[in-house]
Amino acid sequence: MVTAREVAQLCGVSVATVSRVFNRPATVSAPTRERVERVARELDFSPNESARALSRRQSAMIGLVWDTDHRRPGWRHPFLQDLLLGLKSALSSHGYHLLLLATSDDARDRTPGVSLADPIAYVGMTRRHHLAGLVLIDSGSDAEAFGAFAQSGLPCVALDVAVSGAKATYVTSDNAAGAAEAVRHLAALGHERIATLTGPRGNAPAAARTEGYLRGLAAAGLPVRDDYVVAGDFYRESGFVGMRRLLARKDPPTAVFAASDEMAIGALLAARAAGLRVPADLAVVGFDDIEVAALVDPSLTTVAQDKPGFGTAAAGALLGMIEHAAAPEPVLLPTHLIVRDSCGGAKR
Amino acid sequence: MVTAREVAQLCGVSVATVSRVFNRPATVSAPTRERVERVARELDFSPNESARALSRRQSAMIGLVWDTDHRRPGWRHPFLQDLLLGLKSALSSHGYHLLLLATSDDARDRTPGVSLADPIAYVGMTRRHHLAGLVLIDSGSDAEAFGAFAQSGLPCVALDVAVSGAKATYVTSDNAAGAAEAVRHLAALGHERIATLTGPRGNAPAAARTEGYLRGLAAAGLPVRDDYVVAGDFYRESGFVGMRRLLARKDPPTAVFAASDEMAIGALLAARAAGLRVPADLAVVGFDDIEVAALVDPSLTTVAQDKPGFGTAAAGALLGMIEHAAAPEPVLLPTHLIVRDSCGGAKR
DNA sequence: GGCCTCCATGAGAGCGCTCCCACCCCTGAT
DNA sequence: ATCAGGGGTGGGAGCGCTCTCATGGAGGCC
Repeated sequence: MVTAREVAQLCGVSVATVSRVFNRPATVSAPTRERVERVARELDFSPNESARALSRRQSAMIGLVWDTDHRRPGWRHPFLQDLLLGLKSALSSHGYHLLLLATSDDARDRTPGVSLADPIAYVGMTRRHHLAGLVLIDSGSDAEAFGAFAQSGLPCVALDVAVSGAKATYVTSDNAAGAAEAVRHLAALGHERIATLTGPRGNAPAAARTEGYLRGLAAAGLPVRDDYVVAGDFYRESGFVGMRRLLARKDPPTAVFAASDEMAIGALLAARAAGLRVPADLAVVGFDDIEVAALVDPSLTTVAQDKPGFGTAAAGALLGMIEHAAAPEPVLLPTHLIVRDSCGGAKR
Repeated sequence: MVTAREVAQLCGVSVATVSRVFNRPATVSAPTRERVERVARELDFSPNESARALSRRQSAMIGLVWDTDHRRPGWRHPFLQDLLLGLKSALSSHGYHLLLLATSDDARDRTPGVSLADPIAYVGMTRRHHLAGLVLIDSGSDAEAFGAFAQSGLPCVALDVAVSGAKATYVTSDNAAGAAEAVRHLAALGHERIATLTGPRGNAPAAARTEGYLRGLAAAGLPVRDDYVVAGDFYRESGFVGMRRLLARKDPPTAVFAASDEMAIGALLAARAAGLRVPADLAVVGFDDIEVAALVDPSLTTVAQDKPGFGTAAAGALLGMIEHAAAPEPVLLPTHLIVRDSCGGAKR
C-alpha cells in the first residue's frame, strides 16, 4: 500500500500538502496540485479510509439497518433490491459506501431470548465505525428503536416510519393519495360498495392507506361503512381470510382495495375459492406493485411505489444533513396507479 | 465516546492491558481481567473500529461486490434478499459487518462510457478499507474482474462463478444434478421428446444445467437431439422466443426444461399463445424457485436452490480463509425438485 | 522603502488502538 | 543464596491521515 508520505517525498512536498490536494484542492497552488495529482495517479494512491476515518472522526460509510420482523419470521421487504440499487448509486456518486449492520435479530441468534432492537447499540455502532449516518428500514418491529436513535442527533433517514430529531427525517410514499386514487378509480368504474383490507395497526403507511381509502370514498360521494374496513397485516393469508369474511356478508362489496399486493392476491384466491370471477364479480386493487402483481391471473391493478426513488431520496436527504445542518422535511414520494385486469374496465 | 485510556485510568491499569482484555483475554490475570470487563461494561466501552482497523491493518468488515449486469440493465438477482439474510447472520455471529461496495456501474454513472469492472479497483478498496475479505456476486459481466481479484491473494468467495487463488473459492448450486433430476422426472412421466432452453454462453451455472440435461437424457436412455437445445439468456423473453421456435418444428417436444424460472414462464406464455395447454400438451420445468414460480398459472415445477445456504456457505468459507489459511474446495449446494402443476402427473 | 496582509507550505500533535519489547517479581532449581 | 525462567504488566512506537498553528515570501499601499 502506497501512503501519502511516499507521494510527498516523490513530489518534494510535505504530507500536509498531499492531504490538502485530496481534501481542499483550492488551497494548493496549481503547479503543486497538478504535480501531486500526477504522482498520486502514477502510484495509484488514494488515502487510506481507516486512517482518514480515525483522524476526521467521520468515515465515508453510511450504516444500513435492515432487520427482519421479529414477529413474522417470513418477512421480506417488497422491493429491497430496487431500494438498495437506488441507495447504492446515489451514495456512491458522493463517495460513500453502505455498511450493512448486524442487527438485533442476528444478535438474538447468538443469545436467544434477549432484547429487542436496542437503540443504544445503533448509536454505539455508529460511533465506533465513525459512520456518517444511518438509513433505517422499517421492519415492523423496531420503530421505537428508530425513534430513539433519531433523538441522539446523529444523522439518519428512516424509510416508511416517521422519526424526528435534529438530524433525522424520513421517506415514505404518499400512501394516502395513492389509496385515494385507487378508490376513485373503482368508483369511476361504477362501484358503490367498495371495501378495504388494511395493514397492521401501528404501521404508518397502513394508516395512511386507510385514510386515503376514506378520502377516496368521500371524493366519490360514497358512504363509509365500518363493516367494509377489515383489518389485515399485509400478508397474503390475512387478505384471504379478510376477503372471505367480506364475501360472507349479506351485501358483499363489489370491489376491494387491499393495502398490499400480497393481501390483494389473498383476496383473489378467496374470490376464486368462493366461485367468483375477478373482475366480473369482484374488482380488486392492490398496493406496492410487487413483481408478481403483473403475473397473477388476472393481473393485478395496483398502486405502484417509486422503488428506486426511496433509495435516492434517502441518500439525498442524508447527504444533505451530513454536509449541511438542518433536517429537511419528510419526503413524500408520488405513487401511480397501474391499471391491469383485476379491476375490470381497463381499456386494453 | 469513551476510550480505552479512560477505562485504563479508572481501573488503574495501562491501555495495553485493556487492549489485551479485548484481544487475548487469556494473557491477563483473572482479577485484572474481571475488573476491566466490569468497568468497560459500566462505561459501555468497546474498542473504536477505525482505530482498531488502522492498527491491525484489518477491519471487521467484509466487502460485498454486487453489480448489475452492464449488458442487461433490468438484471435482478433471483434471490438477493435471502442471500443477504444468510450472509448477514452468519457474518455477524462472528462479529463482522458487510460493506456494500460502490461498483463499476455506479462509477459509470459519473464518468459515462468508461471502463468495465476494474479488478484493480476492488483490490484498492479492499486495501483502503482494510477489508477482511470480499464476497463477489456474479452479475454476468464481471467474471473476469473477479478472477483477477482472486489472483491477488486477498480472501474472497465468489457466488456462481468459478475463481481460484491462494485465498479464493466459490459457492454454487449443484446445477448439473438439479437439471438431471428435472429431466429424469420428465422422462419418468413418459416424455420422450424433451427439449431445453439454456442460459447464456459463458455462464457457468448455465453450462452445468445443460450438462445435467444431457446427463438426465442419458440416464433415461433417451437420444440427444441438437435441435432440442435452444440457446436463451435466462430472461423471460428468450424463453418465449425459444419455445415458440421449438413449437414450430414438425415434431415439437412434449416437455421442456428451462434453465431458469423466468425462461420457463416465457415458455408457458409461448405455449398459451400457441393454443397449447400446460401440462396436458406441454410439460414445463424451470430452475431457481423464484417467488413467482408458485403463483403463475399453472404453478411451476422447478429445481429449487438453497437460497440462504449461499450466504451461510460463503460466510463460512470466507471466515475460514481469513482465520486460517488454505482455500477450501468449492462448495456445491444441493438442489431439490419442487413438483407443482406445470409438469403434469403430480400426485396432488 | 516600510509595513501590513494574504497566500502557500511545513512541522508536528493528535485520532484510539495494537503489539513489540522491556521490566519486575515470584518460583523453583542448583 | 543465586540465578534462570516465565507470567503479568507498562511504556511507547507506530498505523496513515487531518488539521491547527507557525513561517516565510510575495505583493499592495501610502
